[in-house]
Amino acid sequence: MDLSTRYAPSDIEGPIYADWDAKGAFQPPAEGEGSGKTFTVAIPPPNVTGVLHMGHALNGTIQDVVVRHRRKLGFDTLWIPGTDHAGIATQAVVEKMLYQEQGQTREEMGRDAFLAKVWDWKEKHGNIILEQFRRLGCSCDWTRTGFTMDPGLSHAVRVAFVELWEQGLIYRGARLVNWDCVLQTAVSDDEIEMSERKGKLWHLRYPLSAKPGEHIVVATTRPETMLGDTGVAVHPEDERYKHLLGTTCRLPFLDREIPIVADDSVDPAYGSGAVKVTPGHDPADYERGQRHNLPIINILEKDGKISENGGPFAGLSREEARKQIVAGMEELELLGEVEDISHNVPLSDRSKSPIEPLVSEQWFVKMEPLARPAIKALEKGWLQFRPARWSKVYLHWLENVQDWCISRQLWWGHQLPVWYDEDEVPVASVEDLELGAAHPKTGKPIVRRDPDVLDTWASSWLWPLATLGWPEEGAKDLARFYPTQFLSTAQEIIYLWVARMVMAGYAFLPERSEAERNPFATCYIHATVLDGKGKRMSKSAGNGIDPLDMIEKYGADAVRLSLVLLTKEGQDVRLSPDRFEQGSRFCNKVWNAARFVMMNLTGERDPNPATLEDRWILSRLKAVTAEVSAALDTYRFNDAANALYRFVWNDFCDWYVELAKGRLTGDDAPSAAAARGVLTRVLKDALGLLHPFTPFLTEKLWEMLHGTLEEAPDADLILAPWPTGAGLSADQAAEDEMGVLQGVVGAVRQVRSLTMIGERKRVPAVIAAPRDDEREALTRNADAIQGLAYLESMEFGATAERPANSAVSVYGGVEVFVPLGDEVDTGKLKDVLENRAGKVGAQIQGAQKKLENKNFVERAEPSVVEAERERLVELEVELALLERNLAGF
RNA sequence: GGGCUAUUAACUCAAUUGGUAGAGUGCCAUGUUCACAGCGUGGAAGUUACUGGUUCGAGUCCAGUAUGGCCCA
Repeated sequence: MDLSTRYAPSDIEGPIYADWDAKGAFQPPAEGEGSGKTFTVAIPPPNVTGVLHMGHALNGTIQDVVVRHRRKLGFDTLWIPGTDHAGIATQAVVEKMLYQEQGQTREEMGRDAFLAKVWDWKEKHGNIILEQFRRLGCSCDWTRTGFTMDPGLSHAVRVAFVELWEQGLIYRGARLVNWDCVLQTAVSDDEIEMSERKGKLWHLRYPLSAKPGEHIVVATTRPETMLGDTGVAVHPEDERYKHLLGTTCRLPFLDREIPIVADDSVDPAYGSGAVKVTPGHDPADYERGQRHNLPIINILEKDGKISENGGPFAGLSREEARKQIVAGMEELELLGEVEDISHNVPLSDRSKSPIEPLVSEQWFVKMEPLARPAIKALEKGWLQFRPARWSKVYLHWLENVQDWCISRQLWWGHQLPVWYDEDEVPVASVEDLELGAAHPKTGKPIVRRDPDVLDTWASSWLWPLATLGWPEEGAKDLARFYPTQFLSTAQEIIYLWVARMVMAGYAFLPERSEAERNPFATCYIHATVLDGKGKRMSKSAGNGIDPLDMIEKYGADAVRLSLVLLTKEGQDVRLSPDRFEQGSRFCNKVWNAARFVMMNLTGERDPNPATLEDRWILSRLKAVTAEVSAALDTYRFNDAANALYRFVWNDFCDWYVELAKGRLTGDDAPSAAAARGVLTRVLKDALGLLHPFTPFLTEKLWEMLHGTLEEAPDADLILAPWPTGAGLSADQAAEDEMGVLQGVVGAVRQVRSLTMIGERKRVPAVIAAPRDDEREALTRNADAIQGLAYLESMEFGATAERPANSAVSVYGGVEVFVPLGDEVDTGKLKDVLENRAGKVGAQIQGAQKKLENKNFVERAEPSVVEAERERLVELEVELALLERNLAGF
């Protein structure tokens, strides 16, 4: 067998993945050919502009673990991949590129030419992130790869829009929207991040109309918006201003007379207690303006420059206008105090530029009717969050849901299927309406189509529906694979995406039962990946770890396993690059354990256990199989991975393989055959259990193992049935007996290490084991113990005289003596035994105190009291042995 | 301002309904013909953030305090 002693993932991952893909292993069986039980997962489609970050890697791993497990369990398993066209992000990337490369803006190019460029860019760069998911080993059905601007999805978007339109849930309104002056589009509340900035609070003095020379002072962080002021508001109970209510003041520069009104929302303690009201450019002022019938004046152009409503400041940028206004006010002696403050500035997620609230004409969806069934789905348990606490976040949003602004002033996206006649009467249509054609309602000619596009989420909320064929009549995939079972995603898109998908399920599948409309049974919110200092990983902060670098260095399996081992359900994880060592080392350990097995398979194999360790490891295998299965069934990935890690490393490698070595090379042929049989069984099952976590490594070893066995496997491991533990039995007696063996071996090793006898010197041992079962265990396993402990001889009895010049270790009630020469230093051993005696003594005190407490004895469960009594006896025996032997040093 | 979450060994994290606080990394010592030095063996290391409460018994439940992180307004 020619096998490297090191696992080299980079050599094998590519070919194995290509092989799976070529064999169609990622696709569910055709209808009628599988088990009929489906398991479906729809990937959260990453942006086409995206590159894989650690959050993706974690989420991809989680989904792939689930999908591979369910596939091996025999479900007709489908994982739908795809990407999101990501309107704003993608348009911004391409615009920037075109401007840098050709010096052209999109306006100069025109809409059609620009969109052609975006499509070019998408074809060229849009699959990078999906390629990266392949590198990670994700077993998506690539034949069903979706894109939110595919013809099918585009059609679905139109049908959904028209459906809502006909239900009267879509309306147009002049509303204050969050305007991104750089990208020149409205963005939703959910696409804004607040950023703490240093700024100033300017106090401005507005002259009172009726009292020349007197002023009312307002405080603002955005003096340039004064050009749009249509009022001043004070708190109704504020004594300073009561006498001014109902009067007016004059707005400097524009000489506009504006009323002073009373409004509860004003905080008398902030600034001067009087606030300027700019209904056109501030959400709170918009509300105030509504309450007091103040006019709305828009002073900004779409690009953020001051409009003609700004009088002398028209045409200036926001920043320049601010400077000139402050300077002008100072000149007029109307500038008061200027305070330095820090305040929260709303920034656009995409362009990072300050958001300007402004009034504009937008399309909205009424959300309240859509939210109701989404709330019910959770309350009925059709939808469950993991961890469950996210339910609250979901519910809170839905119960306070705001109407959804769905229009965006972009070019890249789904253009609104809305046309207008010459009277500007709009109509929505699934089919394109020709210009000049008759408006279906008014009969007048259609003169234009709405130029806006839909919010990106207006397509991704249909993702699980449309990727399965909705709204096509009789869509087979939809019937077979919807609803899906599992959605894994990040907490920040519970509102943006998760809640809306549930709404869409209820809005667009009226023919189904309520439970069958809900798009996914479980919504798993995965951990947030933080850097080593507890900060969120992000590109802008530059603290990210590139998963591709880690895959390059350690292999995809190591990255996957490390991530799963590190992330407890929903608990954020701090990650540093060296964390991937753990997965990497484990993969190497598995590789070498498998190598060992394969190098020793020549000869008969007997699947039946012949020895204690055979029965023990098979019993452990049964237990770990059950544990891993139960954990994966309930999405406890970390528990499953940890159980496997311990089983493979601590049970199989450290004990079973070590014990098997002697038998494989010994002359007891039946024992050797049993060892080979058990090694094979354990390795096969372990590979199956590990496969969801480390698919490449296990598939490769599966193939190599069958090569060595000269057996053709029934299936590649990816499709081979999940290990069930069939034919294995739990064997408590074997586990107990193995405990004695491990304890005695450990005691000898301790003596050896602490007295510096050396690892390679055979020593005699004398053992006092008072209990019958312990002596029986020693009798039956003398060879094994002598082998592992490297003994030259072993004597034992119920009692034993401590040999002269011997070191001793105590395992429970068992004393293990190792006679030494005079020259050996027992100082360290003595320290360790004293340390141990101290700890045992403390535990005895604790136990005694407990048992002397009447309340404990009377009120605690009898079994608990009994266990405590037994424990005390054992501890006392151990302490007595320790003390007796310490006295002999 | 409201909500969620966390605080356990030097570091990163576990601990299934309340019942003996564990692992990986790192550290110290030691060992390489016999799967793996990416390894083995042994060892050291914790007042479970703090203050109270409930309980026979609290890392775990309750209240409060402190400090971080996230979300919402």
